[in-house]
Amino acid sequence: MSSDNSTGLVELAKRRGFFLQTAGAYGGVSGFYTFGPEGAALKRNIEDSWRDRFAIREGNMEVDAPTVLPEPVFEASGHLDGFDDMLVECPECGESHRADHIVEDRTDIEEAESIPVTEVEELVAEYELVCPTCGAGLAGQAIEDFNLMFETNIGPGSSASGYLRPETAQGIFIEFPQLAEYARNQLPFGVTQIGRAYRNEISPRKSLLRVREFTQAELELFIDPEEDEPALESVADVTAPFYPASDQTADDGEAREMRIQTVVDEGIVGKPWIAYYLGIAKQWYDTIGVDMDRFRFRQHRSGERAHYATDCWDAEAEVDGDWIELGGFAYRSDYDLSKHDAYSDEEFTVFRQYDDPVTVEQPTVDPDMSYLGPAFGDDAGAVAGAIENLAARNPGAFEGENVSVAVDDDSYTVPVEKTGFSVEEVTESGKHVTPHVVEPSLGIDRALYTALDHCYRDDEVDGETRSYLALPQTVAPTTVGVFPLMDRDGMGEYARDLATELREAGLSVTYDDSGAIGRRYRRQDEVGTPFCVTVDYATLGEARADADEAAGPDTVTIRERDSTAQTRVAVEDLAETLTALRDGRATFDDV
RNA sequence: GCGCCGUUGGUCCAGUGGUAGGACAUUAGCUUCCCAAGCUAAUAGCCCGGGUUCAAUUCCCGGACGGCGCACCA
Repeated sequence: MSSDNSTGLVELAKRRGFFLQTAGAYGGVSGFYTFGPEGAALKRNIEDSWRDRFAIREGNMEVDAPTVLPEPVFEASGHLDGFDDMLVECPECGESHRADHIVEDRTDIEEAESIPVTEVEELVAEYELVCPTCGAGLAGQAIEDFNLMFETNIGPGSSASGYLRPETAQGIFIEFPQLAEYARNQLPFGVTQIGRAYRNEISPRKSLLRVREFTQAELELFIDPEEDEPALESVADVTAPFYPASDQTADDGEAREMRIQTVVDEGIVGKPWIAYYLGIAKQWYDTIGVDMDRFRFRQHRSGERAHYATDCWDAEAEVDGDWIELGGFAYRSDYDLSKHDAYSDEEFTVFRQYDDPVTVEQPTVDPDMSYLGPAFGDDAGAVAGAIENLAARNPGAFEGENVSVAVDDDSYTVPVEKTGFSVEEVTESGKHVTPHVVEPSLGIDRALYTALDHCYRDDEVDGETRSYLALPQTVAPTTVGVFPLMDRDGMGEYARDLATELREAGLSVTYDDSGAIGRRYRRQDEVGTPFCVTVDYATLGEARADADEAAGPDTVTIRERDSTAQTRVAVEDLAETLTALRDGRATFDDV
């Protein structure tokens, strides 16, 4: 049924230059696609549209980080462990299973994911674990360690390992200290990036929807969780279908159309910042051609959330009868910045000044090491540390003559006068804050594919079927087709000059003088060109018996793609008219 | 990765143990004054490797790629 549509779309994509499988001349390679001329233009327009909405209009800044990053970055981010799958294949039935999951299910061991492969193999043998599908013993089966990241070496030799980034986000997080400086250490601020990311998928499928190299558009918004609130008013009345986790487990659960303000007020979306960007994203997907009747926001159920996310919503679209993920909206809290703060040499915080400095009493100690050393020998350093901790934790303990601290299993008693304990008044002008991260992360390729799928139409014109792409004029690869009615009597020259003129006015124009006019219209319909301009005899000022009354010299027809309706405009107004149509400042009916 | 099925001009298909045919598209010409018309001609193909055979696009084995199912999707 709907797979016919996807077959037709893939065929159209290849035939008309939207996208094709990479390296077909060499047998092809799974999971990689090359965008052809139409596809590259469409993709660029979608990216520009995203940039305009999520970066420029929101006042966020855009960066461009490398696709290769050194190994320590991914140790900190958790991708080296978390992105690792341990696959074990059953010798009897051939099914593959996650070995770490089997271990977790059948033993008391948790987080088997972080156990080295060789040890997991030993555990499988030790507990005599069996295949969940057929019950055959798995002992002795090799466990394949599969990391979804592409590994590479940086520089000669293999001294420095690097990985192709599995998401663009880390490229932003690791530069946070400098980016915060650019933002003058003022929260909130947002950093966007559009770029390629790579995942060595086990099984790429479904054309552009699951690939090994793809383009992400991400925004990392850094906020003070205690202070910053989104300007919800601007999207409060936007409505979208919401599909909360609780409804997904119900038998008759389905998405419900609700206002952004409502989902915030009722706590359906827990974080107002997430709700704010859901509202913006909904509007944006609409403008690039995603059908809002086949669109929803679905909340992740607790089991499917990523390692960093505390609340996560996906934008989903229905394509070929399946709901696919278009993007994720995650509240990442301070997970990423805290990790990089801990793993790197830099501080990943901003200093927030109080309106009025506060004075606090702060207990301090200055242990007398000339006493502790002789008294406790090798343990003296640990004892000093314990005293310091105690002072911070429980200053009251220093009120007597002696304090006792525990180091390992031993207890040590120290005279208070040797600890250098005192309570000082300290004036704090502010505090270091680790910002929380709000992350709208969108897949450009999936958005593009969905827009194509949702805009692919068939209808009938004068008894002939035609197929066309009802792409919004802002993202269509080409805005205007310019044709001479026939390439004779000077119409070709006039039309070519007109095409040049329109290009100079900043429009994306294609010129075509081959074959019959109807064929040329259909060609442009198929690649989604919203407007076609035709130069005819009336344009040249030649009176014709059947000329329509509006026709005059230096006028041309403009034909609209979806309705195939035509109207006549003066050539001198043409560039402005078309620009207005493209930018949505005018509709075809206004012309 | 596993299982089933498949792979023939740019696209969609037919077909054969003796290297292939159609439709659409493309190009050139004729025709045509607004929606894939017609006529003429041209361009262009058996996924890759090995085996069997006098001969393989066809049969067998392996691979690549694709579709579906399973698994996976941080």
